[in-house]
Amino acid sequence: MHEERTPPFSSLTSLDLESSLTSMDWLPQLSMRAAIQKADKMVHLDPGTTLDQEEAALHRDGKPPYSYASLITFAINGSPRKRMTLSEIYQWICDNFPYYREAGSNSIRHNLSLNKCFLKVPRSKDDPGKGSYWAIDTNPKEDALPSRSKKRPRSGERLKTSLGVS
DNA sequence: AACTGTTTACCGAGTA
DNA sequence: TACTCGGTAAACAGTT
Repeated sequence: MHEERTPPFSSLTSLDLESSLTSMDWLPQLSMRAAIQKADKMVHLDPGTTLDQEEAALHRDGKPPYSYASLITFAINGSPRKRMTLSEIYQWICDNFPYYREAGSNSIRHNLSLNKCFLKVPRSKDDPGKGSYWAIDTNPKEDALPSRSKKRPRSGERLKTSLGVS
């Protein structure tokens, strides 16, 4: 059971923002926002990055400017235990970015297993259910090269099969 | 059977 | 222009 449907935004960034809104302290927040937007360009996204409501609201409709890796990171970091199942992640993304409702969880699954920065955390026996938890790798290995270092050579295998050549 | 996880393949946009 | 990167589809095996 999904006993703990985590609230979409348990991140404390907006609280921090409120309490530090004394003078021009909000300026760094803006650059932080820019940093988030640039996160996709970075080699690895800051593992502690969260998404705040304002930011999400800006992209409620239309395609958000985040990669799936960022979205997944936001979701996981927003959860109290810093881990989520696939379906929870998918749910979180759909809740916050309706754009992705149509997309299904295919790309999310793909990203989780492709991206080295996501760690699969097995369930304990007390906590049976479908799928493992996923967490952010806080200690990425240096030799964790991108799995797709080179373009694979093309081959017509799939075409053959889909054409049903006999 | 439905869901989850891994992998391969292909495409388009951006870039060196 | 070749390459990288993110996104998408799908085949397939394992799990519940």
